Amino acid sequence: MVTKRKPEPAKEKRSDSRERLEQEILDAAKRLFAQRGFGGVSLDHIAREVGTAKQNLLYYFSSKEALYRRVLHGVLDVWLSHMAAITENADNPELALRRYIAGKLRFSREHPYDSRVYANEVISGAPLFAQEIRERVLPALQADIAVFNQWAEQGVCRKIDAAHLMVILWASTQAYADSASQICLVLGKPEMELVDFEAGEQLLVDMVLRTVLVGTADAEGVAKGLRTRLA
Amino acid sequence: MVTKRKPEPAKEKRSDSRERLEQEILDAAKRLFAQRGFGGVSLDHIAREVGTAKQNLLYYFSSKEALYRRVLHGVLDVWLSHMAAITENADNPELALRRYIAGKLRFSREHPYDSRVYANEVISGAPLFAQEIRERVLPALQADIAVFNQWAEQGVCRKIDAAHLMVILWASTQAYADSASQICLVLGKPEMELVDFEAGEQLLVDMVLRTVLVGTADAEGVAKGLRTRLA
DNA sequence: GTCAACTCTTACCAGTTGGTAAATATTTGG
DNA sequence: CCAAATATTTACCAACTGGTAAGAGTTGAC
Repeated sequence: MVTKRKPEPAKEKRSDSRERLEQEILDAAKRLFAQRGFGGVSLDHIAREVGTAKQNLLYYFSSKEALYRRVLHGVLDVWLSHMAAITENADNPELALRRYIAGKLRFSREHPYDSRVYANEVISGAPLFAQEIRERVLPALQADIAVFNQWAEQGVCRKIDAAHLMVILWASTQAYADSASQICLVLGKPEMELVDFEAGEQLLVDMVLRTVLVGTADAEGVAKGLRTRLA
Repeated sequence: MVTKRKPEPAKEKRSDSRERLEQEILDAAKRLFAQRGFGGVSLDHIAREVGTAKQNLLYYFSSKEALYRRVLHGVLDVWLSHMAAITENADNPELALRRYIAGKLRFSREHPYDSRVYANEVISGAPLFAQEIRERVLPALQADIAVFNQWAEQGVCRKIDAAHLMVILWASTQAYADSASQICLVLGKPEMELVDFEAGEQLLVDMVLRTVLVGTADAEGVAKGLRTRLA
């Protein structure tokens, strides 16, 4: 009769309904954490969103912090899956950069809540997630930076500060999710549309390629609009 | 004997001590709101930081929301004062952009908490401050965008999408405050230093000038490092 | 069916939340 | 010095916080 407090271990025979509700909780929690941050959301708030009782959340997740960690973990999963473009196309700088920027902007468009949860965590100094960022995000990032330096050595791209380029790339692409409310004000429309993401992508790609690609010929090629070869 | 609930109206004879404590409260509140967002901070928390009681905060500020609004208002004041560079140097695009980027990065370096409070508000959709952003930030921004379009018409700069350029500029410069914790991880140091801001500035200026300035001659000039003429 | 495991609800709990009311202490102007 | 204005503290409050304990309902395998 000792009620098991942690249902997670029984990984092999989870019922579908459990998985479904668990996912519903995670989704609702993600939306709310994205908007108000960890401290600004109560379990009761999340539970009502899902249509159950707060105590039931604590049956699925052992604590508020555990729930938040699961949300963050899922966010990182999705996010990292959009981040491989550079190392995957290490033989073609232009294609790699185009795909990278496109991928990150697609993430911002398709997963705005994920982006905001991550942004909230970073703004507050990543108190709960510095470890995981160090273990999962940093290696991916450093791999990208290594590719840049390799390009520079091979002479196929200019010797730019790859770390700061990544900062600018991240910040710009994330802004299309995190600062959506403000971008809407600037663009004078109630919601962003695909065309706005595309305009941002075009400009950002233009800026990056002009800066990174070596030689005037390439840079001018970019400027004159060889923008049709991207998959 | 009717105790006045709102002490603010008596603007002409506020004692110094009052003003000092009021400012201390605002500063502490700013730091905490920056880190944890509106919902993540309690009045008690702020009060303890200042060394007084929660009830005394409510003597100075009529409610938590009123305090938060005052903080946000102050943030906008400081921020807008760093944003005039483009319209002030409308006759010299390169100088204008250099100064603008330098100014925004200086703001990020000198006022990281202000930046984060603003970022938190924007991420959560600016529920309390959309109005003020519309009235104070937007005009400044649109003035900058107008200057860009004017440059393009005069042929002194390329016809870029000025609104999206501003998004990228904002996002990149703000990141040096808001995402400091992550940038530190990337750079492998516990805190950012002046030299890191300068490296970011150099790259961002490089990218923007390459993209915005018209003609190969100018762009190459930038690339070859005419970076010494900035005040 | 039945029995056990799983899911959900009811009933709590102590501590905290933003906020009010009133008494008290402190400063200030005359 | 005294009274009025200003500043701070003490004493509350109802609502809500994250979390626990235990019972009740539901399900699936045999």
